[in-house]
Amino acid sequence: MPAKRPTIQQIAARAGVSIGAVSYALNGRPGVSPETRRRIIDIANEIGWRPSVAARSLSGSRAHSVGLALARPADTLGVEPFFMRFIAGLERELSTRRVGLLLQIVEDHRAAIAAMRLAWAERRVDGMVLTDLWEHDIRLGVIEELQIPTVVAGRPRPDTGLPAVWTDDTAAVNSVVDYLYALGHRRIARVAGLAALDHTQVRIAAFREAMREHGLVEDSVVETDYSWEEGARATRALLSRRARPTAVVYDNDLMAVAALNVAAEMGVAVPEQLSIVAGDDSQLCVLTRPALTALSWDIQAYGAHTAGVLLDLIDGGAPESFQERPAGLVVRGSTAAAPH
Amino acid sequence: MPAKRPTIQQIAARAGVSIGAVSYALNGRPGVSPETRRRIIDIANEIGWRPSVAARSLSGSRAHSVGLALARPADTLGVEPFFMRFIAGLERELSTRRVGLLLQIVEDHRAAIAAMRLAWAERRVDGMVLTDLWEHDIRLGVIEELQIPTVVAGRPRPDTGLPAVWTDDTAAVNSVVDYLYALGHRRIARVAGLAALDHTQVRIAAFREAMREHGLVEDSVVETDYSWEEGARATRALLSRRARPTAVVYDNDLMAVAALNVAAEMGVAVPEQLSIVAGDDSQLCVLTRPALTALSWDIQAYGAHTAGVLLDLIDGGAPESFQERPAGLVVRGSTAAAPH
DNA sequence: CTGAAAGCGCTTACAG
DNA sequence: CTGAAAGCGCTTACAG
Repeated sequence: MPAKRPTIQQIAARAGVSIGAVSYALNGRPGVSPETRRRIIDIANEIGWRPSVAARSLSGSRAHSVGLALARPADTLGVEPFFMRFIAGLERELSTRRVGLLLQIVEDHRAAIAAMRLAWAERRVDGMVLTDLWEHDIRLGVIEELQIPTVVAGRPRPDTGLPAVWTDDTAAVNSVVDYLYALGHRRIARVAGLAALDHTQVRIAAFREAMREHGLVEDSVVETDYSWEEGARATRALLSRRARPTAVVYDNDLMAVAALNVAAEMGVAVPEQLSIVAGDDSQLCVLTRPALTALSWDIQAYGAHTAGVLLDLIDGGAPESFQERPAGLVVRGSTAAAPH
Repeated sequence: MPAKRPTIQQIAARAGVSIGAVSYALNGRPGVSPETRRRIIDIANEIGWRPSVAARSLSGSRAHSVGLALARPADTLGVEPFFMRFIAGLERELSTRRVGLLLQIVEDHRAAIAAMRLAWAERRVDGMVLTDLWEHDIRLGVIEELQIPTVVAGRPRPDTGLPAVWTDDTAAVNSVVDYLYALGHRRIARVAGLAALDHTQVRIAAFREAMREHGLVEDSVVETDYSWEEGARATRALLSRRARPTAVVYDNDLMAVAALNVAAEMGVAVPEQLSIVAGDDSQLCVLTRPALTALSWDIQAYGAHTAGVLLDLIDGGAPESFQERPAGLVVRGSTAAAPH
């Protein structure tokens, strides 16, 4: 039995004005004298009034919420520290602007589309955050069809006209390759994430290009699904080669941790015989021995900026993308000079 | 510019009936003939109509959403796999019942209270999920004051009258101690979570009792904040004792992983000289060498049941708690017979 | 500067 | 079985 919550009716009655006046006063719009406004605001505060989102939504045609549909198996999400940090960042910005976050966790893109369609049809959300874009992403068609204000968390997609918040993966990849090269590494491998993802391809391309620039062979890119298991498998394959790599760069933290174990299991010393670089610099990186050298960037800020861009778009602004500072290398114990 | 979304007005017009009739037909209530109902439903499906939550909320005084305010620093949340699995479970049940999840990530209980108050005052939610209850928990006062339908994810609190979804920690703790005892361990320590939490105290009490029953000294309980750092510190202290424990039981996975590193750093072999048991059996447990023996339980089901209990409560049912199956021990490489 | 009124999209007694 | 109408709590032109 919900307690009775105060309404503008009550405020109007107590202030001796119409509800229209109350609405104007509370929304800081012209049409009421300073004194009346003051009095109305005081009453509202006194009785603890807050506008009903339902009523505001109905009259203002804004839901005052945005949606995030995460399409990954829940068990994987659990150990992948990226998402909680990203969500916390989103939340930080949304809550300061009084917008709610509707979180949906689904299995795949088909389910994500169903969830988006429903949330939109029910007018639960004013816009959407899209993460982990695929090169050929079926969600984009629905966004376009329904004209849902949407921000891409990831590289801009000129084909869509959607604003994006992203970081310069190419610069980050370059800095890693440069560093490893400087340490004397010549056989450098890359264990990449999901091949279908936009940024996976960008990073792979950047890696190949960086290798070429250093005059190195770049035949050692393995694609995975980001899971611990595939990270381990890829590492095992790489370390089984006749001319095995002396350094491997991973696309997330989880796989880098897996790599550490595989190296131990195969008797390959880290960092003496093998250098390992992790992807996201979560707490996972300091929880291993040796601790993992990683590409570090501010994922919470990434989330906050993503929310900001989306809210600006919803508020009618022109789509404006935002570029984060590139990730920087944090060197720990898992990288060292190449063995000779 | 949101696309125009269909309303019952349009359906009524096309069906040649009143909007009242449409509402009755669509909600499966009596008052319309089978044929009319059929026709109305067909039209609704055809034009892809979905009820506006705002309109339903306003007339029905239901928000069709529930809230979860997580009060932990975001960085810790990130590496703690528990929450994503729990949230995924919540979501699974909520979405089948057409209820949204409003997620709020806050720093502490004060902020959680502010977030709850606001969400409730704005009528964004019909109820709340409360996790990580403290023995003396200031959130309970607000729940009581505002009469917010609430489910406790954790042990029931008879002092509140709130329904709870929980698992028998005592049984789980007993099974661990019994097992370690059977392996010959006599000095067993416990690295517990936050002292302020309800279940921390319950587990500590259960641990002490189990030790006493085996005639063992139980002077080795250390309280922490669940973080990697405090887990490492506690382990270091325990392993520095003259008569150091041969087995340590941790209240989550993160600290158990930290323990593994501390053991390595101090030259204590796991499991030969030290057995380690982790708390939640997340993927973290299989990502270490040796893999961690852990208390395993279905956190997604826990989340789903929690949502179910809350929705039943919101639907006007009497508060009904639900007890999960106790956690079972999954034995991996981090436990072995005690050294002699 | 202020009041009275329509409207957002539903639900739900209340007459017929 | 069905229609007409009030109401949920706001916002916003429109008159005064």
